[in-house]
Amino acid sequence: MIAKRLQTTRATINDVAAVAGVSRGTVSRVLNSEVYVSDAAKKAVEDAIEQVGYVRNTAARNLVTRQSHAIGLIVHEPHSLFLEDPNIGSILLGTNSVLSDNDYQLVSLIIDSDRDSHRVAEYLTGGFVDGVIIVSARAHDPIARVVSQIGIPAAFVGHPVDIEGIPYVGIDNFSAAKAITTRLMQTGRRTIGMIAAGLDRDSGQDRVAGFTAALGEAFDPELVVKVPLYAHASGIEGMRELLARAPHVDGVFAASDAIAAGVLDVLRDTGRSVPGDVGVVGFDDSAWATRSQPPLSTVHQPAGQLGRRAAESVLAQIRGEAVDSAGTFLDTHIVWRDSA
Amino acid sequence: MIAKRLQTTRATINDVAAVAGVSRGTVSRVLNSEVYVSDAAKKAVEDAIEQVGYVRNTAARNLVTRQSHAIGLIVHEPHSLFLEDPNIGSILLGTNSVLSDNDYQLVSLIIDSDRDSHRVAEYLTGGFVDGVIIVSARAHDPIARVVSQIGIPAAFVGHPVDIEGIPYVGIDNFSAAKAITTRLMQTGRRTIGMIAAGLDRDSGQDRVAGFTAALGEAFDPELVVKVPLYAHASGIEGMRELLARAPHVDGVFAASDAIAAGVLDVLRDTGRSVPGDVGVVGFDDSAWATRSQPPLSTVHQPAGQLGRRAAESVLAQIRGEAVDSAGTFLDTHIVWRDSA
DNA sequence: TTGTATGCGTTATCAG
DNA sequence: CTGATAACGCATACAA
Repeated sequence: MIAKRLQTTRATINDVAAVAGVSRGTVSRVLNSEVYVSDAAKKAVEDAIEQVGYVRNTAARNLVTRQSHAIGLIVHEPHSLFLEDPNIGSILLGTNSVLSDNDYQLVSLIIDSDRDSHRVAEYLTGGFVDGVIIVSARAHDPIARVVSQIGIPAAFVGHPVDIEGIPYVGIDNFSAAKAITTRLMQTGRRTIGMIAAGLDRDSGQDRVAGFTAALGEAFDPELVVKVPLYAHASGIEGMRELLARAPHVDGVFAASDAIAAGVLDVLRDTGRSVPGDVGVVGFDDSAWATRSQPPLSTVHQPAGQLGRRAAESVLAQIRGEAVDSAGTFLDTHIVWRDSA
Repeated sequence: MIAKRLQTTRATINDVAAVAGVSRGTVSRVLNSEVYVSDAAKKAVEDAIEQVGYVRNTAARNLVTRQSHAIGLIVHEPHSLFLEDPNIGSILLGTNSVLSDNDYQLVSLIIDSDRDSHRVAEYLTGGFVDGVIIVSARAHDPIARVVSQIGIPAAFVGHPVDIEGIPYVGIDNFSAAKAITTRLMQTGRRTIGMIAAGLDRDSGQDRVAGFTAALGEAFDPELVVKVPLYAHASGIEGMRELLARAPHVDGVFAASDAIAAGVLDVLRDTGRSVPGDVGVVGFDDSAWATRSQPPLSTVHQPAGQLGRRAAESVLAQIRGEAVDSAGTFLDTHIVWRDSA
């Protein structure tokens, strides 16, 4: 079965006006349910709309109203990570829920290449969105630059270290990392290492800083292994390296649950028991944490709330309200399970 | 630090024209790098663009060119599932990659409520997108209806049972389910049950049908437990029910890896060994499959390819090419691991 | 209460 | 090669 689907030219306000026997102005008025329109005219227009199958061209409308009632959410993740990151879905849903309540359309834009980056930049300047939320931007992120330049209402979830003036909502990675590391120390571990990731954004850097602060005197830079991604594979790779550097390690703080899961795998393969020989803690409280054997002790992160707050900030800016450009932090808490 | 971010009114072609001392037409021509424009004029315009900080308003351009160079991807999943479904991310990335290559912007629209549904419908008719890809549509999906009505170029990934005339790309769920069930039977299992899900879409129904066909004479409807979602929690719930109905079951086909993971948990909790006492197989070959203990034997599904093909179909329709509205199926293959 | 005229920012079609 | 001028589809002051 072959079918050539052809774009039927759609009916316009003019068509409706003609059929209803009124002017375009009147049609427009009933469309926007304004006050001064007679019942007769209203009826006629509604019938005509039905008859010609009219649907308003919102793009045209936006051109004159100068707003699109749409907000972009930009996800800028390395390819593979996008699939693994447990927070993105929650952020997306949280954002969508507040935008939906306010009758704004969320459009997610994903950046997976330089080409994408340019196209998205053009999209943002094109008037398609009234505001933008940026997730997991990295240092020197070109999109963040563009957003900053064109002055469109925006908010970061997390934030790049080098952009000022755009509000952000995030968690206090430093304190959370410090807290869970301290907790790990309290279980009596002597030699604690860290698999650090995402050093090109604030989250990654702050977690290392928190870890360092918690250890204090006991801190040994040799024991922090740096890997590029918050991913399972990176956890395997990182833990192998850590073991090579310090075979007698008895505690590990992984920068994410996915990494921690990789750590667990290496530990099992090398015949070490968890939490018997080594205590392991993660970060995120994602599905990785509950699915691991043993389940991970980790930091719970309110991803959905992060998305909601970012959306609220953008909406407030659109309404012309003043917002705190210094950013807000949401609370995290430790979830203690069996891995440490 | 308080900052009131204000929308600076952006420069238009008129501004550029004024500064460059040429007409709007000429500016437009250099913008679209057309042939007939003198070097002098070109230089003047480029300088002016730089000077006034002009960026083209694509929305206005679309109004006249009647195309947006954007394609919508609609994800219609129940809230929780959205976070767990391993295929969505891959489909997204696959779609984005071909659209990106063709200079189209992918905008993802998520539907999480009736309100979303209406808003998205309006968005589609608003001229913001030239085409649309719909993932995981269900029977009687209102969005699918709207898409069908307005005749916008579209493609389904998977497809609802009740919509005709829109091309789709999917996998042969029936054959795949039949194949892996047969394979499971060949391991010597006698009493094989199934945890079925997603019965409101073709994938769910076809997997049950394949299972049924493989069993033939041995099929017992009592051993098919129906759950609503392709989710981990549904797997737990479903397996408990199956065990209640048939404690002596020695083989299980789970409609998804997430479900299979739940099945594994219940089996472990009830003291049954896998694959010793019970053989378990899943579907998807997602992260669940490799992370489970033991790793799952499952059906590999080319999610990324699904997205790519759907995008190609929509692009072809936009170019006015004829497309096969009957749909195309991509190959799946069995990945045999340790769970059966 | 309704119609008319004008403009939103571009592109496209003309003459010139 | 370039400059007017007319759309694109809609909203909106203003007039009636």
